[in-house]
Amino acid sequence: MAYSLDKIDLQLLEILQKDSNQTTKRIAEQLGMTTSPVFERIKKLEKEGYIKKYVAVLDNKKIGLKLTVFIGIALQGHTRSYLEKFVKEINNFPEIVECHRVSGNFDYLLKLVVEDIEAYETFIISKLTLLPYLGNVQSLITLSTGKETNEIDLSRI
Amino acid sequence: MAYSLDKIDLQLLEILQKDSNQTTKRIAEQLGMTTSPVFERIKKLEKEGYIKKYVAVLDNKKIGLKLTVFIGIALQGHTRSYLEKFVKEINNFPEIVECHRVSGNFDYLLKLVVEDIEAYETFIISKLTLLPYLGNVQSLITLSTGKETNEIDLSRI
DNA sequence: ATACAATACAGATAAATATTCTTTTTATAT
DNA sequence: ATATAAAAAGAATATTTATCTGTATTGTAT
Repeated sequence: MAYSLDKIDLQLLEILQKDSNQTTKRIAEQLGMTTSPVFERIKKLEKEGYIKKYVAVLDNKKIGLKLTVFIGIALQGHTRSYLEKFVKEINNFPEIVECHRVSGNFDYLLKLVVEDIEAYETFIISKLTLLPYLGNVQSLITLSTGKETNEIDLSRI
Repeated sequence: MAYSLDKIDLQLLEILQKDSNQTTKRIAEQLGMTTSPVFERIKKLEKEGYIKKYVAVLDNKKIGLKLTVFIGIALQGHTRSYLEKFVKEINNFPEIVECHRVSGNFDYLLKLVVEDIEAYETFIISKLTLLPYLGNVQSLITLSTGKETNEIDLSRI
């Protein structure tokens, strides 16, 4: 049977989502426990795949990537082989950080992170519009971002 | 003058973006260096704010949050105080992981992570539609996700 | 209710790692 | 070429991780 998460596991995940570079001791203190069971739980969560990986979160703006753009795309054809090809092509573009197949007024929603408006235009002209069967394409240029996180609220689980 | 990143810093950021739970020794090996300069560079990148934090990336689906939805929202009024209030309200909803002010056919683009279609509907009915001055609202329900990462390609910097 | 088994916990310890300090090398400007 | 500054290497120390052992708790069957 599948391993299921208890309250402590969820608390632990919340803690690690916010900051994964804490010592087991400090995490244990927050949970009111000692290190060994906490350590074992973390290892279990990693092994079972609840924790996929640990990563550094960078400041994109500081690095020079100042612009986030969302692009809704409707395709004119919907054959399976074409959809697969489309996703494959899209995934090779380094500007694209997300690519979702969606239902609604578009077929795909892309999220792009680029230097600036110029880099965005270059992407559109020299990459996106070269793809065949493009239908309606609509960009939403981010002006400011109120919230942007991977952190999932687990209190509702 | 502002600290600027050299090739080694960028390589280091790429490595830490992919996996931050490596020993300094292993990272140093990948860079062909010894641990101490690598350690110092990491501390510098943290201190200067290029690295914002370290986090655990969870498997949302496994945890029970199976649905991602994007919602484009146009408002009917655009007074400053109202926009501020709108963002504030939105940020309090735990379902919302991203909230961007955008230009284009909408004023805001939200990204939601919820259990399922039912939880999505509950959000719309009992949270979103209670906000005043809502105009056009359009949801894009994710069917499948081809790519979803924070990892920024730094080779182009 | 009681005994038994299974699981989780606390505390202690050895091994590994992070961190600091000193010395050496490399790069740069005069 | 030489002096200076910056970065890297090497070595020593402080922390932390990971493991082990014994104890407590929880669940289950009688």
